[in-house]
Amino acid sequence: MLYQAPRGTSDILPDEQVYWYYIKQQVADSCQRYGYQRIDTPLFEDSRLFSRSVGEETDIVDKEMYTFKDKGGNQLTLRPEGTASVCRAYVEHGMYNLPQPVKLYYLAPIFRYERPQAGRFRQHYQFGYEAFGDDDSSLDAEVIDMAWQFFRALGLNSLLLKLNSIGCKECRPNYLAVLRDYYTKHTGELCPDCKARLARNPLRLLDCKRPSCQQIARLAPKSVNYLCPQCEAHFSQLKKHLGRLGLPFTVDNYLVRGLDYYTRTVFEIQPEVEGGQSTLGGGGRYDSLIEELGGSPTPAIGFAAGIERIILNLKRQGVVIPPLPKPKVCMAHIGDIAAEEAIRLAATLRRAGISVVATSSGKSLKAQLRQANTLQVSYTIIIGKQEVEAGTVVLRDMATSEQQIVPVDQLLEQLS
RNA sequence: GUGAGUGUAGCCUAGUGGUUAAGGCGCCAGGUUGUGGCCCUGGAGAUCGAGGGUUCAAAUCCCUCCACUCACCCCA
Repeated sequence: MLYQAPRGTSDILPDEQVYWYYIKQQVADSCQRYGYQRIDTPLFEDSRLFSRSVGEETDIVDKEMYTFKDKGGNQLTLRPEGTASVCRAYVEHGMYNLPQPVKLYYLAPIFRYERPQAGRFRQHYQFGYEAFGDDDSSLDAEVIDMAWQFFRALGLNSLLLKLNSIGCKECRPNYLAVLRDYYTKHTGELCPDCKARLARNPLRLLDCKRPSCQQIARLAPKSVNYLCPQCEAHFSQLKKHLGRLGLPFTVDNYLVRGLDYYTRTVFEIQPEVEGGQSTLGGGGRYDSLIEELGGSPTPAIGFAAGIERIILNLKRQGVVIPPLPKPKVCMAHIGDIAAEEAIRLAATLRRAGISVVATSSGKSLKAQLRQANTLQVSYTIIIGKQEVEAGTVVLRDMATSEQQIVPVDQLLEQLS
């Protein structure tokens, strides 16, 4: 094979498109229902936008970015996540002047240089949404509700909603200090990865999957016990809101997220069955990010879900997807004169809004009908010399095999 | 970046040292003179992932590379 799609990328072939169409439809419906407006941002941005927002010490920035220099010498990066670009757009276009909260959503490809495996690719698609300018816990609840209802509408069941609060820039440093103290006492028992985490990103010590480390994590100080009064109130209100909405959340004290910008609320939605790359979507609050990117202080919260993982779960759960519409008519013809007429007739029908596939010329009628059959059209129009001379067509109903002779000028009304 | 497994037509699979690499699905054609699905018959389609080595002889054994899959890391 001379060329193949680059590692970790793939073609979305026609047979797969039914899933994409279905999900895009649900995305649009869901966003419409909750008042989110679409935004599309560039595929690449100034590299610093990502390193500053996502965090210099995160894996995404440290080793997963597709970064390149363009001919003008600008350091650019293919977007490794969605939120930073939307925040940049919010600041750049002065959206703080709009009535708040501003609610935006996107569906876009994401690029990360990683080793591919089940549910993980170098190019994948994320659907995400962000709400700016409101720090009330009721907005957190609404954002989480929207995520949950989105998956339900897709037909996915047996999902888990995990929730945690990791504090704000006031109270988190205290917590991190306590956490570091605790782990420093257990350094000897930690796995090599966790030793590195202790220095770089202590929050992530909490979700190490090794049993020995989980045992240490179980007794570790929990972020929810070190929240400042404001964060504490925000979190308890949020839990009340979610209860009222009937969302089956569980507080997971070990839930932390890989991006540095999160504050207070973090949440994740996962399938019940544990397995490799299982998280379907996640999000949280990022109340300091807009300010860090040069905007005026603006609280915000967002969520993102991976489309490929949604498809994986739709398949695993055997969710039935409504089929894409098939062409209505197949245009079959016999002989040279009829072939010319077929082109004209097909064009006429299409201009009237009817979908028509033409069969390839020079094939037997049998072959043309076989083609019509595989295309699953509703009708096949058959014309030969006789029909052209009489100004009629043979209209065959493919489901019943019934045929009738229809004058050309009555064909449109027969078909509509 | 680390570890393990796998690469045979578009897809799924048989073949583990010995003639022209086998079967199923799909595709194409024929079985009607102008009629699809089922059935029957035939056909096209494979430098056996790539390169090198061992051997009289390699899809089969060895090495290197590449890709895919799975797991770790991390994340959607």
